[in-house]
Amino acid sequence: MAVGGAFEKTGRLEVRPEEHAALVDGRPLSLTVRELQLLVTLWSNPQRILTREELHTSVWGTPPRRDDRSVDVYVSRLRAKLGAALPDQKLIYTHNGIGYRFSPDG
Amino acid sequence: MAVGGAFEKTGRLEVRPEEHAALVDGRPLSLTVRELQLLVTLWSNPQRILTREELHTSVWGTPPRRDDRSVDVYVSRLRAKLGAALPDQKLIYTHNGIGYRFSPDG
DNA sequence: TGCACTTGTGAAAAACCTGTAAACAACGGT
DNA sequence: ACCGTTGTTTACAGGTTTTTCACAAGTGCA
Repeated sequence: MAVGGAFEKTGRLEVRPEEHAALVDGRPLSLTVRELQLLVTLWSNPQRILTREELHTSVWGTPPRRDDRSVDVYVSRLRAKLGAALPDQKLIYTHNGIGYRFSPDG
Repeated sequence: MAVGGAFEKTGRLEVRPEEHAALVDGRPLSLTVRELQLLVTLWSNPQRILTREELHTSVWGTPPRRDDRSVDVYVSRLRAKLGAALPDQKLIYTHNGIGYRFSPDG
């Protein structure tokens, strides 16, 4: 496969759940456990809208309590770190009233 | 099965209630929760005339109050978004004095 | 055609939801 | 005990959706 050419636009983010790691261009992001769990959950379900319930259950192990905002707070932190490493890529999309979706493309 | 030919005219709209999504040609429409609920209700009952009462009850959970126009307002918004994505297809038909009907074909 | 009634739709107001900083708590290491 | 780090909760600004309203446009019938 061609490598030299213009510039790679994909594959910049690698997620390795077994290694508890997420890399951008080969350099590890420093994510906390929760941030990584959240990223892994989203990344494992690309293009799919995940509800807050699903996300909370996957990351915290239990469904969220009423008015729990932790998913939002962690999405915000994750976006900040991903955004710092990949300034020009939008990866996590909000679906108002439902939850979030991870999409490497649009 | 033939694939190349002229152009597909059907199957352009997909509705996936479990995934909180509606797609046209594979691309997600950005519908609000109410808009999606309304579309799902109509789409689940193709060719059938649904009264405002039925639609309101299905989407809002309660029958409409006297002079409630919310069903009409949301039908209008839904038509606008569907029309933008599928300019040449009429999907939602009005039945004066009764309600609306969803028909992928005529 | 004229009238009464119904529907379509833009826009304002109200309600609701999300983004994010900051306060606070818990914990491990020194 | 103090410090740095992570996790949890709260508060508030800003954004989006829902609701409501008003009027234009359409429909059907005498």
